[in-house]
Order: sequence, then C-alpha cells, then structure tokens
Amino acid sequence: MSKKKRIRIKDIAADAQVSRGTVDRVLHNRGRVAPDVKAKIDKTIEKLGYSPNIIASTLAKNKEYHIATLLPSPDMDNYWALPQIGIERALKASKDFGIHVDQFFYIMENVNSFKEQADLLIQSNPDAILLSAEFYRESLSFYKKVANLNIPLLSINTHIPTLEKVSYIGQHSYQSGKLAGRIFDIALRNKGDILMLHLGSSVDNAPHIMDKERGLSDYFQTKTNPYNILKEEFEDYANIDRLTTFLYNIFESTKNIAGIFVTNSRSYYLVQALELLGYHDLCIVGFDLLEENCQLLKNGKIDFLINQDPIKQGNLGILNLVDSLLYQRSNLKTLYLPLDIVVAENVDLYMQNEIETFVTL
Amino acid sequence: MSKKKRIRIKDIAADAQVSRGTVDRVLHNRGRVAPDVKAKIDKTIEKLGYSPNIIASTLAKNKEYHIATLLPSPDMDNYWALPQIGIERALKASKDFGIHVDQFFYIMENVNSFKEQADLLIQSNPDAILLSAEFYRESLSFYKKVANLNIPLLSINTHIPTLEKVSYIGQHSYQSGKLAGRIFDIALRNKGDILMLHLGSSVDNAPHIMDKERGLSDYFQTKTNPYNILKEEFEDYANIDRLTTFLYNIFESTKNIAGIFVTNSRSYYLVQALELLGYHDLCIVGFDLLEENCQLLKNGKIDFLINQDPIKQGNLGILNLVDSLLYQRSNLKTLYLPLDIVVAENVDLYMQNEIETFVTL
DNA sequence: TTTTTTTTTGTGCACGAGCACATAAAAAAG
DNA sequence: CTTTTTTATGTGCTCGTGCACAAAAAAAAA
Repeated sequence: MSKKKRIRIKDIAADAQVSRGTVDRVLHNRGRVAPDVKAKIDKTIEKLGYSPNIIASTLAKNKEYHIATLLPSPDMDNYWALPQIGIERALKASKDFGIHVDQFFYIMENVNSFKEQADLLIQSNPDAILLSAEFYRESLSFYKKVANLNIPLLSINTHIPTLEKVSYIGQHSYQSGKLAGRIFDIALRNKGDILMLHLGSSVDNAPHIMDKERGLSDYFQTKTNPYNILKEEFEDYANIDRLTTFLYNIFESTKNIAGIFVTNSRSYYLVQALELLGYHDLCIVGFDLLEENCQLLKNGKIDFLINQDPIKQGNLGILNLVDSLLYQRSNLKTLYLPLDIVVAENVDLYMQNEIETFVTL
Repeated sequence: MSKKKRIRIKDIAADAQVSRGTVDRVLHNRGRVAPDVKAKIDKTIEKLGYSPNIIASTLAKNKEYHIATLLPSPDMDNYWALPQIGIERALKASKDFGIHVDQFFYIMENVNSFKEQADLLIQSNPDAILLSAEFYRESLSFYKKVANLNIPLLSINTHIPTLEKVSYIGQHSYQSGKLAGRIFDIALRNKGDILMLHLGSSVDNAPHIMDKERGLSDYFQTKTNPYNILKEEFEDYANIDRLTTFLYNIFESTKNIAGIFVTNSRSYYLVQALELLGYHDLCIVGFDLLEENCQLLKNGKIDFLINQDPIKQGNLGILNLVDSLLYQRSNLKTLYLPLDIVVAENVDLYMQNEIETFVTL
C-alpha cells in the first residue's frame, strides 16, 4: 500500500538532469546520445523503475494496425462460427488501440479457395496474421511466402509442428485423443469395442485429426487393452441416409461396438443416423459445444463432449497479436488450451460463458 | 473492409457547426446547452456514430482508482493463492488505466479478523470492492455498511443469494454437487456407498458448502438411487493422525464405501490418511487444482478434480470492476464460471494455462 | 437605452509519450 | 582561430478527451 507515483519520462529527465528528448532517445535506442550521459540515464531508469504508459504511448503514436485472419467460412461449418465470437470480443477490447481486423474466409474442403484467399490476404499488406491452416501441404507454401514479410504470425486450431517458429494457440490434438481414451475407459468398463469415426474428407492432409487417432490408440497401448478399436472415415456425412447405410454395414460386421468417438464437431450427424437405426445405448464422445451437440448432450444422446474452446482460440489469438504489435515484443509462443470434459451437468455453465460478454478492457 | 475513420468529438463539432466544448457538454449531460443546439448535436452524434476513445479519455481524466479486496489469506489455505494470480494478472493489464489494488486479508476460520480487516478496508475509502465472504452472518453486516458507499461491489467464490443486488463471479456450488453426483454415477456403476466429507469447520455458516451437499443429494434423488450417501465433517483435518483415526472409525461402521467426495480443495489431506489406512481402490472426487491435488491426480490417488477456476474468479472479478469504473456503467451481474472435470489426462493443460502469462492488454 | 445578470458557447491547457526540428556543443577541417 | 561539419541535447507540437475559464450572446433589471 505504498503511495509511490508512477514514474514518467519527465521524472527520469529531471532526476538525471537532462531533457525529455534525451531520455526518449535512450529508451528507444535511437542513438545520438553521449555514452556517459546514456550510462547515467540507464542508471536512473534502473533506480526509479520506469515502465512506459501504454495509454499515452498509443495515443501519441496514433498508429493503425491491421490484423488479417484466414479461417474457414462459418457458413459451411458451424464450428467456425465460434472463433468469430472470440475474435469479435478481442476486437472490441482493442479497437481503441488502433486495431483493425480484416477477415478472409476460405471454403472448408476447397483447397483452391484457400490459396485464393491467402493471396488476397497477402495483398492486403497486414501487420499481423491469424490463421488456421486446414490443409497441411498448402499451408506450408503459404508459410513460406509470409516468412519474408517478417510480421507476427499465429495459427489456431491446427498445429503444424514442422514449423516450430510459427506459434500456435489451440488444442493439443494428440492429448485430446488420449483423453477420449480415458473417458471410454471409465464409461465402458472393459466391455465392447470402440469405433473411431472421421466425418469428413481427406484426413490424410489434416494432421490434427490423425493426432487424435494416435492419442486414442496410445492410451490403450499402455495397458492391457480390453477393447478393439475400429477406424472408419465417411465423407458424405451430411447425407443422413447414406450415413445411416454406412453405419448399418459397420454394425453388421462388428456386433460388439459399445462406444463411438467422433473426431470432430460433427457428432450430431452421427446421432441422427443412430436414431434411425435404433441404437440408444452406445457411449458417444464427440467434440465442441455446437448448439446441436449441446442439445443432444442434455437429452442424453451424446454422453461426453470434449471442448477445445474455439472461442478462446480466436480471442487469445487476436489478443496475443495485439500484444505483440503494441509492445513490439515477440512474445508469441505455443499455448495448448485446456480440454474440457463436458457432460449434461456442466454444459450450461460453458454455454453461458460463451454467450456472456466478457470484460471488454 | 470499409475505410471509415473513427469519429472524434472534433468531427461532431465540425458537422454540427459548434465548438468541441458544446459537444462535450452534450455528451456528458453537463447541461448549459440551448435545447435546439442539443437536439442538433444529438442528431449528429446519432448520424456519425460516436463512441468515445477510452484511451484518450483515460489519459485526460488522469484519475486514480483504488480497488480494495477482502479475501482469506493465502498463508493459511493454499487455495487462496490462486485468486491472487488472477488478480495480479488483471492488475498488470489495467495499471495504465490508473487502477490500484489494495489487498486486505483475513484469517480463514477467524471471524474477528474478518471484521477487523473489513473495517480497515472501509477506512481506506476504496472506489470498488472485491470480496469473498466466507462467513454468512458477518458478511451480511458488512454488506449493509458498504451499501451506503454506493460503489461497485462484487463477490467471488461464495455466493450469498440473499442479497441479489450483489453481483457474483464464481462457481455454482449446487451444480458442482450435481456434477460430482454424475461423476460418481459414471465411475462407480451402481456399486457401493458415497461418503461426503467436509474437511473444515462451521459448515453451517458457509452456504456454498451446503449447496454442494444438496446438489449431490439431489442428483441421486431423480433416479432410483443405488447408493447410500453418508455425510461427515472433520475440523482438525491438518492433523493426519487424528484424521486417520476418524476415517478408520467410519470405515469400521460402514464397510461398503466406494467413493469419497471432498467438498473443498483439501482432498490431499484425505489421501494422506487413506494411504496410512491402506485404502487404494476408492473413487476420490475433490476440488481445485492445487499443486498437491494435481500430483495425486497424476499418480492415480485422486480420480477426479472439479476445477472452480479460482484464478479466473480473481481475474474476472477485478477486470469487471475496472470495467465498471472506467466506463461508469453498472454492468455488474452474476456469472457462474464453468466447472471443469479434471483427470490425469488433461490436468497438465489446465496447469500450463494457469502458469502461462496471458495476454496483458 | 444602458447596465447587470444569466445563459450559452468557445478556447486553451493538461494528461504522457513520440517524433520532427531547432539549437547548442563539440570535433574536424580550413 | 575561424568556419564548417558532426554530434549531442532541448523544445514544441501532436494524438483525443476532460475540464476550467474566458468570451460572447441573450435575457432581465435598471
């Protein structure tokens, strides 16, 4: 509760008996300061403990920053509406700092639209980039182009570990597979087989999906495994009839399935098909708190959802970029967000939080 | 991607052909403006869409705010070190806005120190208050004193619903009891009894603990309950020998206990005692990600921890008060944070997030 | 009408930092 | 020992808003 006032440049100048301008040059390493004077000022700064007033600095700089995002369009995939909420919230908090967000959307599962939007993004000449690269190969060439620009780059949702220098905020996909394993282990009690279901296309070009697969397998590798694990992929998931037929065939050949792991946010499609088939006692583990999924969770049709917090991904993604722009420190690093186990009893609390406007500072 | 510039007071003044000062008076309802002029300016504001630049406003106001906190001392109870992390983080983000945090700590389970610190707090004449009132009766009288001050007041961790006007950020205790019920239901599979254990004193003066109790009971009320639920309270929990004896007696009289629900963050004491007694196969559900608890979770000695996110409670608590001070809007409301189910497979992700410095905007 | 009072409107400085430019001091060239 | 060049240091304006005070206009009193 000491009553010390915040130290300003002016205070340092007075203490070191120089002008504000000289202190300013020392602080920003602009040179043009006599060595002995610089030493003296450095000492004073150390002594008084200066930290810049970001408020005043922002106002004085009067600079505008443009953050460009490159994400899948929410129109095609409900999941991608969630990061938007976080981005919006971050923008609200930082628009007074001169931050603008220019959004570029590509069509999920359409490589060309990715390339196209990527080029448009680069043409827009942004000060920082937030992206989720859903295509492994194409994203590599994008990274290469961006590398020369020397601007902060951060990826969410899809971690490409090949490029360590690119920082990432999002789920630890491998670990989420392991977590799913644990959940099945608790819920199934050594009875029945587990079906791992990829509802979507070109899994081989999406490393994060394969990581989940490995995670689940590895979980059971460490113990004497009482479960068989089946892997299936189905592209035309939105066609419920075809999905139903597809599942029917699986159940015909494998009678013992007790749990199904849907490796993305589309478990609500699966449930529709299972309803048609009349399967009610399966343990379903899926991802993400889409409205549809949550409803089924409450009805007991889905047992567990693993939340990868896409809202927070968007929110922290932008805020981190803002931070690195304003403070021009490259603090960007990789951050794995928590994986929340969501059941009927706590889903509302997660949902409320997602709707609730957070503090807009 | 429209290129519209941010509207300033100056722009409104120009458009309405008045001076900045007049616009300022309209914006702040300071009066002293001719009615027709005010109407004109209001229309222009509407037309151009002004929103104040909080950066410039903060700088110009040059005002210092003092937020006082009244929380249990972390020295007595590790749990209370966690909100501190969140408070520290919030302070870092908002100190440039002239925010100061003055902390008052009371000794847990010592009513007098609460009253004493509460008085000191009021004497310090704060601009806003963050508190956790662990004593039901005493907190009521504190609320009464504070009500006259007419300053923002927000409570965390302990919700006193009797006073609806006091906003709250924290766990939904009742729901956390229900969640524990569900967890036992999944893990125990209709076998054995559940011991609900309060490690601490004067539960009758701590409504949030009683809410957890009700939640657990109610969960099983809705279904044909295969479990017996025992309730026990033990005050001298830090004395492992005595705790061990206490538990020994319980197990002697009740042979069928399969799960233990520790209603606060002190499950690591329980595990110490259970080790001495040689019980290894019980399903333990506790609260909060204390270092000690997390270690036991990874070792498999604790099965589940429910995270009430005390860090976020402290963080959002302060940030909300900051928000209401800076924007002088009373946006304070009650927010129930998510209840995270934490197991060995996701605990590290929660811990990493707690250590990791978040964006300091 | 003139003077006084009241109401309305305009202006200038401050907040703290950034940056351009002016001035002063020291070093190099004449 | 000047003059020129280089280096070092100081000053003044800017950002957008808030607020005190000055100035002007209108209304009331003389």
